[in-house]
Amino acid sequence: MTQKTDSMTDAEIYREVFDAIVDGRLAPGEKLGQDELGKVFGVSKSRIRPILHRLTDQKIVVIEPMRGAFVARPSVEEAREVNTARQIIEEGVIRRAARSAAPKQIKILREIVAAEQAARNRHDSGQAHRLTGEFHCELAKVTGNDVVMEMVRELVSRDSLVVALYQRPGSSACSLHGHTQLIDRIAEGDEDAAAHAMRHHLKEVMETLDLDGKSNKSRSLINAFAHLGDDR
Amino acid sequence: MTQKTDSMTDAEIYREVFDAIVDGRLAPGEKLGQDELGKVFGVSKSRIRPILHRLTDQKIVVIEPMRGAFVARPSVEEAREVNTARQIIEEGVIRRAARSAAPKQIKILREIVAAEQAARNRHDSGQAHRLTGEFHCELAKVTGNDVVMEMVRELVSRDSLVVALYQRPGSSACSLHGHTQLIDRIAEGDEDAAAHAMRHHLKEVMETLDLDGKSNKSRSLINAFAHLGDDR
DNA sequence: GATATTTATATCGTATACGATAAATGGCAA
DNA sequence: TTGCCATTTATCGTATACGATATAAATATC
Repeated sequence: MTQKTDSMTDAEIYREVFDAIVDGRLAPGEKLGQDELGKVFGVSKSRIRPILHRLTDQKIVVIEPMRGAFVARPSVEEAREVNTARQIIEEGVIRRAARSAAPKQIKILREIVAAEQAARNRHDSGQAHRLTGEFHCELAKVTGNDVVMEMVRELVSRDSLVVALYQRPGSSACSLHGHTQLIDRIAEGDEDAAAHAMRHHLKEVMETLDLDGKSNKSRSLINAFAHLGDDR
Repeated sequence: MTQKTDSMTDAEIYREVFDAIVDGRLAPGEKLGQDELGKVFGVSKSRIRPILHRLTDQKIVVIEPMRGAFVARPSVEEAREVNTARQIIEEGVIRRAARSAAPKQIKILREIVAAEQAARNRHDSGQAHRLTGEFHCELAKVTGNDVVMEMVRELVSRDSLVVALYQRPGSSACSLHGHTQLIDRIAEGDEDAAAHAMRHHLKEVMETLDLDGKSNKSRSLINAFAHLGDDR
């Protein structure tokens, strides 16, 4: 939990909102009122504004002029575009990883998959989803390049909105089998096979989605940030 | 530089500042005062601020707390990191391009190289540099994916700061030969060869830079007073 | 009774104001 | 002269204030 006495830094507030969106505690389409968020974090809206703009640049928030900010609701076309972008970028990533993977890094990847498995076994879909994203980020980390990692993180965060909007109930976005396959190909050092597996994996994710129906549920801001403390 | 008849829109102001930096009209390290920029564009600094923040997120501007905003001066490490990131991302890009290149798109690429050649023949280094960046963006455009194109654009813009800081006088960043080679490999549809050519090309660019000379600060000083003589 | 129009309210976007902090200036001592 | 400290100045970051616009409500009209 966080203290309420001293106001949080911009980076902390950003992180809170970002996580709330990516973790699904703020549903797509939900309104992000400046005054309301300001009250939640105990700051003025002048501090909230630039944070919303930053999230807008990352495409996980949209600002409609004179109407306000909302959690983005990526269209079907956008969902496809982000997925294609991931295919392109993460192909480069996994090829590099397959060339330069250290045993220690592979171990970390396997641990994440194990944690994913565990989370799914206890039906903690929230945590499972988070770890799924983290797997791909960690894969980018194998390249040792922070710039690339940030780009993958951005794509993954956008994808989490896609999943929130279009995932069929009961199905999981990333198959664990797919992840272990990726690791195996990397461990073998077969970059072509790894690249192929990655493209296949990402396409598979797309196929698990329901790009026609829509499920929209609204939740309150207070619930999303309940962990911060009650008195405000 | 530009007229300020009836206040410009935020996007226009952003574009002006962005282009000024990428085109080298604003040198790395130059101060970007809020009030000053506000006067230039005829708006209040409250409109300038978010633009500066956006440029900061793109890493072509740095904001030092309570000191102000400056055009970024990427370190040698950062220069290497951006270059590596380009190798990773643009490998994915060119592989995709090699798989799906349409003749019309290849024609566009060749036209850009021709324009590059022309600009260099008339010693318009500014335009030549701009077209060099545009070539890589257009290459990303071949994938038909705007998300990827934006990412490449961001990397290219950061690289232009690196070039401004570390390029050896008289040498050009991207060899025209390298670009034509990339196009040829794409036209042949040989994705492995294309990927190899891209990595080679980007590494070559790095080698034309003077990275292990002095630190950036003294470097610029030496350049500034080069006419005084070497010993002092 | 339903639709159109007017009024009211809430929220956004921008400008302005003000306290806080760093650079610049000037004076003083060595 | 050179180095150091106090004061001044300038600029930043945040809060507040205010006009503008969209949504909601209420009234009028058909």
